[in-house]
This record gives sequence, C-alpha cells and structure tokens, in this order.
Amino acid sequence: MLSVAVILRADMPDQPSLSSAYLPHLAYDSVIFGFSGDRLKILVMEYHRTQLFALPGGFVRVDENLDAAVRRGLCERTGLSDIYLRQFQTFGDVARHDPESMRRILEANSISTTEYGWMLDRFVSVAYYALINYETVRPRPDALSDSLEWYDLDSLPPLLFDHKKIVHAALDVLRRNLETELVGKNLLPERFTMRELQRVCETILGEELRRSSFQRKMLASGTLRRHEKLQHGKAHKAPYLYSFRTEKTDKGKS
Amino acid sequence: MLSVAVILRADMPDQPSLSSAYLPHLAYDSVIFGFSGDRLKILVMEYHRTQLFALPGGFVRVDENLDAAVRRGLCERTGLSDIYLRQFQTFGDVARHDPESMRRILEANSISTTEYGWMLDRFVSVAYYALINYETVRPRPDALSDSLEWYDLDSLPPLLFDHKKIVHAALDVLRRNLETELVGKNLLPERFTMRELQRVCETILGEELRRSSFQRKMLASGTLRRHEKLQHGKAHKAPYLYSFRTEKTDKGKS
DNA sequence: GCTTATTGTCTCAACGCGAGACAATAAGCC
DNA sequence: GGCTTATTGTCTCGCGTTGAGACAATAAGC
Repeated sequence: MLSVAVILRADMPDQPSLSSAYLPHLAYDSVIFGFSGDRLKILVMEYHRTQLFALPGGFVRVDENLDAAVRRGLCERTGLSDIYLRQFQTFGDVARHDPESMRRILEANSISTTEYGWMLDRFVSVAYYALINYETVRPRPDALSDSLEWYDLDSLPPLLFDHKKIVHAALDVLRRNLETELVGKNLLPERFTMRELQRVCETILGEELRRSSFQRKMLASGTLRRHEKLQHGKAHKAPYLYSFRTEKTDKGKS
Repeated sequence: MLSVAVILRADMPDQPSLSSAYLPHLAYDSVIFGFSGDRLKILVMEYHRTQLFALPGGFVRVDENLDAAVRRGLCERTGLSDIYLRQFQTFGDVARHDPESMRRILEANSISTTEYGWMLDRFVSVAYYALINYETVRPRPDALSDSLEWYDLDSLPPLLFDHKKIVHAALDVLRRNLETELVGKNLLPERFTMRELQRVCETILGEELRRSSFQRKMLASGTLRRHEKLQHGKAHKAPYLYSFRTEKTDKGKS
C-alpha cells in the first residue's frame, strides 16, 4: 500500500486537494504472482533512496469501485488490463501502520509532510492477489522511479508494514483454491505441456506430485483440450500440447 | 451496516465530534448464524418506523482494530463476548450505497441530516459471519428500539443495500469451510447427539447426507468425544451424547 | 410382550489415488 | 543407420474412502 507515486501522478487535474480525491484511511495491496518456468515470484517495489520494500498498492477514488481501483493500479504497474484478480482478505489492525517508515519515504522523496500528512495516518487495507504470465509483462515502476521487480518467494527482502503476513496469507489462499480456480490458465502461455502444468502446481503447493496421478486427474477433469500439434525441437518423445477448455472453443467434446 | 444507534450511544464522552471518532467511509456488516434445531437462521434488524431491514453492522473507531470493532458490535447485540467470528469478504462497489434509504432512516428517527450527513456517504463494508448457539442468546435491539430478530434464511425480508448478496456470500463461504471449521461446535450445545450434528451439516449444505457414512466419518475424524451418559426421555433407542474434543479435556485418547 | 422407530455397526461394491511398470517415441551419438 | 537415453502416455495393482444397504440392539408406547 501507500504507493506515493500513484498519488503524485498528474492524472487528477480537476482535484483541488489530492487527498480528497481518495477515500481516507483505506488502501489496497496486491500480491502479484508470476511463474517463470520453474519458480513462483511476486512483484515487490522499492521506494527510491530508502531501501524500503513494499507490495504494490494504492488508494480508492471516492467514486470508484474497489475492484476497479485495484485493476487500475495493476494496469499501471504491469500494462495488463484483463488479468485474474481476487480479493482474499482485509487487514485492519491498528498495529499495522508505521508512520515512521512512511515519513522516511516522504522525506526521501522531498514530499511535504504537511500537505501529504494524511498518508501517515492509519490505513485499513484490502488485499488482492493476481496471477499473470511472467513472460508477458515488463513491470513499470512509477513516476518517482521506484524500482519494481520480481522476487522469489523464499528470498524476499524485508517488507514494510505487515506485508510479509499478507504475502503468506495470499499463498495460503492460493493453495486452497488451486484445484477450483484453473490457476495454470493465468500463469502459463496459451498452449503448454502436461509437464509445465505440473510444474506450476508443484511450485505453488511446495511439494512434488506423482506424474501419472497428476496426468490422470487432469485428463479426467475435463478442463483440458489436447491439440494434435506436438512440441518439437527438444529431446526425447514429443509431448502433446494442451490448452484450457472454454465454452467457446469446443462443446460436447469428450 | 449503518447502525444508527451504535453512534448515538453515550459511549464516547470525550469526542467533540461524533463522526471523527470513527474511520469515515468504512463499515462492517455481520451475518450472525444461529441454529434452532432444524433450521438455520440469521439475525436481521429493522429500523424503527421505516420497515427497512438490514444486517447488524457498525463502524470502526480510529484507534480500534477492525476485528475488535466487530466483536464489540456483536457483543452489544447478543451479549456474547467469546464467539466464533470470521471475516470473509469486503464489499466496495459504489453502487451499494443508497443515500435515499439512509435519509429515510435518519428522518424517521428525527436525526439531524446536517450533523449526521456523513452517514449518507459511500461506505466500503467488511463482512463477517458469526456462529452462535440459538438458545443462549437474547438479541438486544439498540437504543432506538429497532427490532432485532431471527429470520429463516429462505424467508428473509427485503434487505437494504447489497445485504442480500452479503448473506449469500456468507452462506457460500460457510459451506466451503464446513469440514475444516468445526461448525457444529458453535451452533450446538455442549453435548449433542450424532443426529443433531448431522442436522446442522445438512441444513447448512442444503442437502441430505447418508447416516452411516456421516457417522463413520465423524467418528474417524477424531474430533468427537463420546460420553457414556445417554439421552433419555425420548422414544426408541437412546443415542450416545458427544462433545467436541479439546486438547484440555482429553489427551491421547483413541 | 409386541410393535415400531431409532441407533451403532457391519458388509459389499464403486471409485479415487499412490506407486510402479511398460511400450512408444525422438533426439543425440557413434 | 543402429544404439542409447530420457521423456511421455497409458496401464495395472493395492490401498483407503465413500455410497448404499443390511442387521441386531434398544427403548418407548400400546
């Protein structure tokens, strides 16, 4: 949360006071998962000149749907507009706010603490997680040139506020919803091999799965469509390519 | 949300302005489930002189944890202080706010819309559900003598705002968590028969379960403790009484 | 003492899953 | 071209879980 740059962008020309354009005391934080072929990563931003890291987040405009606000922020960061997004928990403890760190960020960026003092207040934050295909995204740090980079889940930098807790909560929910939410659809390219799909599931769960059982279960689930075009160019037997079945692409196929 | 009486209680003697004691634009709503022996019910409040119905809810003080605020409100309504409570979703659409209905409520209760105009604003609401034993509670409508009563889930009155949607979302989550959350523990008395436990699960799921399978599964789960004292006074074979196992009551028992 | 409804437990078949085996295949190497 | 080798798709076997039904034990009412 507390993405300074989101506020400072020149995208609110008609607002006399910047703070009044947003709902006070309310923020969102996003855990953006990406899959890189063998590892699960998330996007972490670093505030310039502070070595302080946090999840990308932002605020909600007074006339904006909560979901829309998150989608807007996500688009600004990744350039993607139609991605899988899911709200999973709201964090509202008083102890989560940390005005000292926030003050350091503002001062390091020469931002007036009198005009933007409201950012030092307590915030209740609604947390979302997103699933995107690692390859299709070039993360864009915002106007204050904060960095925005992929970090391995098991080698995250120290995060501000309660963001570490938020990341773990996101992973928990993601694991619970792995079977019902077609996770691979959002983390893999359009067409993929059974092995790649298995890798995604294994990485999220943090455990290895039996190949034959996994294949049997996936085929039986009816969510996959097998294509006749094989993957060539690599060693050994050429595997089938699969894609996720949609109502449009095929109907009534076994 | 928008429980007027919560605000008007004389519990904030030091606050010069009532509105500043609470986080603006933020509320909570609670779906309080109770079980009456054969039916699942929830608590619904009626604003006096308006015939407008809504879920019990309230606001969060500026120095108060979100969870604590809900617990406080729940205690005021039910008198219970140690109950099962779970946050499940946050509702943040702009369309959910309905200033006209809110104005009717304020006017019907002769509340100044200039001083309490902030209650007409848009609110983002964090929704919780609670599970309580129907028998142990005498619902307390608040200072404005709004009524607060148990309603059958399938015969709810029309609810304000998006509260119907919130109720359905709560039921969805409750069903998904039925197996992992020891729901019966909170909806049944201390000791109960296997039949009563099965009734709770069936009512929540909205479907009938096989008696033998249910009994086998419950006994195998290890969460139940069987007592030797039987239930007498009723016809037919006397069933065992069970209670939920806690770490204190027994350890290492098969 | 009989009837009747309920309860605790058992059996059997169907199904899903872990584990392993097998043939088919395609690239690399000689 | 023939062999090696790793990967893939599929099959089988055994185990445990579940649905469905059966059975005896029991307690209240007549």
